[in-house]
This record gives sequence, structure tokens and C-alpha cells, in this order.
Amino acid sequence: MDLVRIYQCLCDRTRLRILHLLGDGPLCVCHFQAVLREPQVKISKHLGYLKSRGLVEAKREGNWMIYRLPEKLSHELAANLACLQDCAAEDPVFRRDAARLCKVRPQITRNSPLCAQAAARNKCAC
Amino acid sequence: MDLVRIYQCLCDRTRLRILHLLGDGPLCVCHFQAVLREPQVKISKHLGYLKSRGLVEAKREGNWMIYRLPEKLSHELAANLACLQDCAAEDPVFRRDAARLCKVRPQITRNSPLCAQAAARNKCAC
DNA sequence: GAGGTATATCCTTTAATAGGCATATTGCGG
DNA sequence: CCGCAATATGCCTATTAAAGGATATACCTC
Repeated sequence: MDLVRIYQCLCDRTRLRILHLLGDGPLCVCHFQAVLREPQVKISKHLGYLKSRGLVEAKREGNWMIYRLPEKLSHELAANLACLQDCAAEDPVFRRDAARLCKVRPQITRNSPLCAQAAARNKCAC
Repeated sequence: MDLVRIYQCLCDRTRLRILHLLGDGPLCVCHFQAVLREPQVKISKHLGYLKSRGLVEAKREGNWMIYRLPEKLSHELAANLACLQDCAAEDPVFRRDAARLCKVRPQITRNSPLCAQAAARNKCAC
């Protein structure tokens, strides 16, 4: 995968936050909305941007769209995602996102169990 | 240093090529012109962009401007530059640039010895 | 098939970026 | 001080991107 294309995807904060969260496994749009607390339109567009450039994959599961990192990552993408996770570990915004995801997961499991199951079903070995 | 700012610098091919070459040590603008074979204006502007965002430092040495990576790199910048060098090792364009630099260096040393010395004088421990 | 929920797309505005051409600046040697 | 070499800047244009509001689409339930 082309390096420039990867960096174009990484140069927006919302997209970085999305990719960071995806490091934890597949998520549906409602997870992003709950964690990022950004307008639905904004999140959906950034997800579309990432998908159009091959940095994420999407699959519909009933009402929900489940996003995840691709099964097999090119070397460049894998290296850069690892670098991102490494750098995110020190950054307060990314840490807060991770903490929020922990809180939000059980809520979603409670309120929309089908959505939570759909996300879990799409987990891959990455 | 802010991750987004770093990625904004990395999302242009010319700038990636510049940063890749700088991994080898300080260079003057004429090195970039000879290796990248891009118009002077283009190179100068990308160098200015990188400098304005703190990814490179510049120092005038007589007629020449010597550019180099900063002495002390933030963790994020160091990690991402390392990742770039790693990915560049597999990419034909970056490899060709590196090869060209090897050829161009002695020519510059011959034709503009002062420029070559100035670059060498700015080497740091990185 | 009607209504509701989840998500994506269209349209518009605003801002940022890249590239080229011409010109300006800085410092050198004579 | 003059002219030259090396490099940077101003101005213009075209492209891309970001954000928001409104609306459309897809799917589920009844």
C-alpha cells in the first residue's frame, strides 16, 4: 500500500482516534459516536474516507455497520498502525478514548445486544 | 510534538523523500535538487513547510542552506521517522533516491567543496 | 407496508495545499 | 559597489479536504 495514501489518512485527528480504537477490535458506528462524541455525520464521513482508501473494512450486520482493520495488513500499514498505537499510549486524548470505550462497551451490550454481538462476531486474528 | 502535525508533514511524497534522505545526515538544498530532480521552488517550499512545523532545522552556511533533522526528537517524531526509514527500505523510489545520493555526494564535493564541508560540519549524533 | 433506528450521501461553504512563474533576498568574490 | 550563485517568497490557480444541515437509504419490527 502506498505510504502517502496511508499518511493522508493519518493526518486528521478524528481518523487517528478511530484507528486507535479499532486496534482493540471491530466496532460499530455507535461505539465511535459514544466514545468520540462527535456528530454522526462527521464520524460517518471519516469512516468512509478510511474505507475508500483501504485502511478499514466495513460490513453490515442488520441495522449496524461494523468497521474493523483489514485482515491482512501490508507491511507499511502494519508498521504505521503499530507506531500509532505506541504514540497513542502516551497521549491523554487517546487514553481517554480507550477509557471511554471500556465504559461504553457494557452499556451498548445492555442496550443493543445485537450490535455488540455483531462486532464480536467480526473479530479477526489481528 | 503533535501527532497530527507530524502526519500532515508526511502526507506528501516530496516531503517523504526529503525526510528519508535526511536520515543519512545533513544536506544542502543542492543535494535535494540533484537527487529529487524537482524544480527548485518546489523543493524550497517543502523544506520551508517542514521547517515551519519543526520536522527539520535549517542553518545558513555561506551561500548554502543546510537542512537536517532536529538534534533531539520527540518520541512520536523519532518513532515515525524510524517507521518511515523502515518502509522506505522496500520502496523503489526511496531506494533510487538513496542510490542517487551516493552518486551525487562526490560530485558536489568536487564542484562545491565548501558546500559539502558545510553539510558535514552540521552532522549531529542522531 | 408503516414507522422507527442506524448509517450514508448530497450540497454548500470555507479553508488548506500543491505547483508554477516571476521576483526578491542573502552572501560570495572581485 | 557589481554581478553572480544559491535559496526563499509573493502571487495566482486548481485541487482537495473538512464541517454542518438536510435528506436519503437500508434494515428491522410490527
